[in-house]
Amino acid sequence: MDFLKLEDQACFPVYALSRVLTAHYKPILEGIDLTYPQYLVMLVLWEHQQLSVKEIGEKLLLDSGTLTPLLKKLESKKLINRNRSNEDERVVMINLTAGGTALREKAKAVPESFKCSLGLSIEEMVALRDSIKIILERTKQINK
Amino acid sequence: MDFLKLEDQACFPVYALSRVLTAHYKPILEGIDLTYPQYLVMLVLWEHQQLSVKEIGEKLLLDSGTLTPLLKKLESKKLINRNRSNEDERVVMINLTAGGTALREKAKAVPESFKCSLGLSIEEMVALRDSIKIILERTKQINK
DNA sequence: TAAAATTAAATTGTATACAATTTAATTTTA
DNA sequence: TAAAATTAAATTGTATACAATTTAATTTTA
Repeated sequence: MDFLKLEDQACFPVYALSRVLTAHYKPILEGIDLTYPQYLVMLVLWEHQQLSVKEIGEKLLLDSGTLTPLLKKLESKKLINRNRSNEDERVVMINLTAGGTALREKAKAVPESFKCSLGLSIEEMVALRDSIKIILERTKQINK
Repeated sequence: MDFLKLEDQACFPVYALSRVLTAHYKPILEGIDLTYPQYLVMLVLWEHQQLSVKEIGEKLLLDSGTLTPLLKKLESKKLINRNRSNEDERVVMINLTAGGTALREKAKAVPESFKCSLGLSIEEMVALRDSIKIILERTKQINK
């Protein structure tokens, strides 16, 4: 096998699929005025209410260089608040505003719309998700 | 299942894995002074010698907004030439320079280095690649 | 065949990503 | 406990991505 052929690359399909999936999210997320990375931040906040920038970064594998401007954007949309922690002034805590919490109701339709847009069955998506998650966990470990 | 949990998202693991894999490529590709998207362009050119911007875009699922600056960068590194086609002046043909062709020899070590960096077996990588490629083909179709 | 439509790149503007550095705060250690 | 090391965000700079628009060339159609 010639590993310098695009056809045989393992990384390219992942890279391309990531962009294809994000493109499928785009028109759906426009309905709630979020980009895909912004949606991911909202997802983890809907789950946890309050998280530091670092904790969000750990969950999404993003650093402050990416998150700081993104969080400022969510703040300007009045979906979150950013406050320095009193216990540790280095830490910036992110909280949902009432509007941010309320957005969850609208967002509930997103996964179903996404599924329809993609045209994959639930079973296929779950299979994809689980196989990728195994690889992701493995490669995250190695990276440390 | 609550599809608004990060844990249950299908797209996030793909998005995260794509970035993890690209991060693994980074130190390896620095040895030949290429970014990952630049490496992909070189891969398709090593396979095809000459392609239009549009053809490269079709293979990599990238548009001219992404490719034009990237190709200008590869041109400034003297790896490729960009020339308007004589038959159709709208088309810009991309050719490898001697240096671009020669780089392939150095790049031959990249896939093996990548495999080692990742710590996955060939079998695991092939399985990942093939399962993702199936999904990618399906979702590309739907998008049209 | 001339106007309309289409096509290929390039450009413009916005939004990530991320390495490297900086800043300020906190923790560790000699 | 004061200096050194570490940590969390923010900042700076570079490199994608991609939608929307523009420009120039080509093709289609009335």
